[in-house]
Amino acid sequence: MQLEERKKKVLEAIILDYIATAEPVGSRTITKKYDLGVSPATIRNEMADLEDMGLIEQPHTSAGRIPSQIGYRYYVDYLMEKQLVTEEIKKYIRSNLKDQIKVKEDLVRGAVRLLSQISNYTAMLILSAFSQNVLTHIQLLPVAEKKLVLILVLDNGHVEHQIIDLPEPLSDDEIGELTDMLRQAVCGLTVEQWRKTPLQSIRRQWDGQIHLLKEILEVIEDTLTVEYERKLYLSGTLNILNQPEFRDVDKVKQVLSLLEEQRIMEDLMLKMGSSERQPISIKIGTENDYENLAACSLVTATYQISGRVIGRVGLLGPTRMDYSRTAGLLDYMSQFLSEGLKDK
Amino acid sequence: MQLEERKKKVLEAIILDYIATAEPVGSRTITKKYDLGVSPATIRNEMADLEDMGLIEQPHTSAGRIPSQIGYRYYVDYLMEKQLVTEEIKKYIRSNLKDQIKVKEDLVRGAVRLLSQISNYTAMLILSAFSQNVLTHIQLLPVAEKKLVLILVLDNGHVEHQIIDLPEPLSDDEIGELTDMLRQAVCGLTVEQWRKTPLQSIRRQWDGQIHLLKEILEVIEDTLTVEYERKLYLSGTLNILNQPEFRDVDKVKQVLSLLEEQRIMEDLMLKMGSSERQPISIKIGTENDYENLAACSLVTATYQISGRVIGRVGLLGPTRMDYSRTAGLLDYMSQFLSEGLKDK
DNA sequence: TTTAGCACTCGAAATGAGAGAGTGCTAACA
DNA sequence: TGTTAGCACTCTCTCATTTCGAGTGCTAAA
Repeated sequence: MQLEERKKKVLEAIILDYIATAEPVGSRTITKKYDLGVSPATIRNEMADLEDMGLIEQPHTSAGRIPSQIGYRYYVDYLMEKQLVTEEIKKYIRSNLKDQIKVKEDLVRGAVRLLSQISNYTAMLILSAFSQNVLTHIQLLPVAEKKLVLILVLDNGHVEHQIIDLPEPLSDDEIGELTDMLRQAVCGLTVEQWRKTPLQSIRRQWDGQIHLLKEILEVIEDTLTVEYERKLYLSGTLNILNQPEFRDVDKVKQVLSLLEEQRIMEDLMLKMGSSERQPISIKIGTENDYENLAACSLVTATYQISGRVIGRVGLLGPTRMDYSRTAGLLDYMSQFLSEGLKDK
Repeated sequence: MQLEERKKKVLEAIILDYIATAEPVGSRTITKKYDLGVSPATIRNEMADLEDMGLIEQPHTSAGRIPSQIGYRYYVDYLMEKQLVTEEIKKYIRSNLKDQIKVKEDLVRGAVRLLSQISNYTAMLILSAFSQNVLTHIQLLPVAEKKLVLILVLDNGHVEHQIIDLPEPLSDDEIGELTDMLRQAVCGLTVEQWRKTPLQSIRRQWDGQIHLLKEILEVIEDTLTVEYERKLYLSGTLNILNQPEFRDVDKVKQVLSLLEEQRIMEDLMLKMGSSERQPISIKIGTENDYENLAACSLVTATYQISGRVIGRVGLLGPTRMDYSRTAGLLDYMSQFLSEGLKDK
């Protein structure tokens, strides 16, 4: 969509003002606050045109204009520039995360918390599924007479444990043997691979020779398949309550009930496709496939280790959110995370 | 406080009706719905008395009465009987939890979820601190060149792991030696004990002899002291949005922002003292020390294994909550949990 | 002690009058 | 031809007023 220069200016003025005030913007406001060098009447003409094009709309006849979803989209695609993070905020982030940089999980948690705090939106972060990660270590550890702990370690440093309750005790030899078999069967495989070809081979080969084999393998298989999904972190879910467009409990409920559902949030984040060159991705209103989010927008950025995308951070706010500032903030945070996780 | 029989009946009628409708109750309503055999005028006289005693109050002159906090307290202490759970609900609970009974964590999670679902209030569960539990197993496991996993197992079956990043590799021998030392130092101690006398002895005895000892011990000490706090589970935090007294976003925010704070919720649950004979405990409105909960009540029940309290489940609702039904439900669930966790 | 009757109170909902913000259109102007 | 001033018009928001009804407290009689 090609727009004359002045129309762009008017559209931008409307969007910026609406983002700042949450009130419909009238022609007089624009002439007063944004110096376009023309009278309100002229602005009105431009606004009528913009409305015809679907970029802005009127809540009712005698109100000012508000941006439409298409208007935001145009703004985001053609007008907006990422607002760089101030030195002050960079410092704030660094000083708040410097203690947590040691542990991957803490760093991630802290980053999400900070994002929600700085932006006053809802922050989220998803770690990519581990399906391409390789299992480097597997071990069974007896910890009580009838209790084992299964420990799994991935090449990205992620560790998982699972308790196995035995119906009867196993000898140390049996446990050792079992561990060896498991190592041979799955170490070096990616998560995806071991899911496809589970432990049938072990089962066939050793059935009857090892006590309780069947029961134990079942638990292990469950662990291998169920665990290692993506991990999602959320923070600031209640920030939405501060937005004037969510003064209504029913609207709040719509959004918060979605946020509670891990599954949906994962889906949401995964659908935010983006190329490597352009890590920032923005979905406005109904572009997010979920009806309940029609009044919300989601801005996300990927972060990576040596070129490979390993996660995505995002901020969810009202469609009226400050896209420019948000994009800048996420941009910085994604760099920070890429950097901080490099040698983890 | 001694009350004549009829006053009790009137108070109970007001409370039951208000719990059901959330509307102030008038004298006519009582004569119509609750058969006390007297006219509205008589009820009005009784109500005036009850109001003088502080058990009920009037939102404004021409409205009916609503129970005061003192009124609820009187009801809970002297009038209410626990409403036993229906066979139907018992069946529902059993069938929903039977698959999860294998794993302690799943059982607990499932129980909380079910409670919130059945009651439409916010459910919570806290596991007692592990301070009296004994450490039965501790082990260091090399999983990569410069990475160890520390595994801790308590006598209640709880397992915890923590990743240790080493600045330089350690040999298997060194790791084995270290594990042995740790075992000698802390196995058999309760969590409380090992916190008080940390690893000074090891440090003094072995410093210099083992590579990197100081760094590793630091991480281990951190883990030992920081982890093993109480665990809190929450479910149905948004149920409050369904309550008519929380149609207002600001009120919702007050409560939800508290629920977000793990610390406060733990404190809340821990302050619900109760004797063994009477596991159910009820705090109404401002009895819960937190201003933000002035419009809420909390009902909890302890559950135990062989007489020892190991956790507490609770439901948080508006002060207008159905105490009788809630108490019954929690009673059943606490029994169910005590039973289900017996041999874990 | 209980009840019928009645005046009274108060909040909630309905109604209506302005005020104000903002528009669209028209005609004049550069 | 694009811009602007002027003006009538529209619509919401606010505030005051009215009405309605639920529910009370009091009084006097049963």
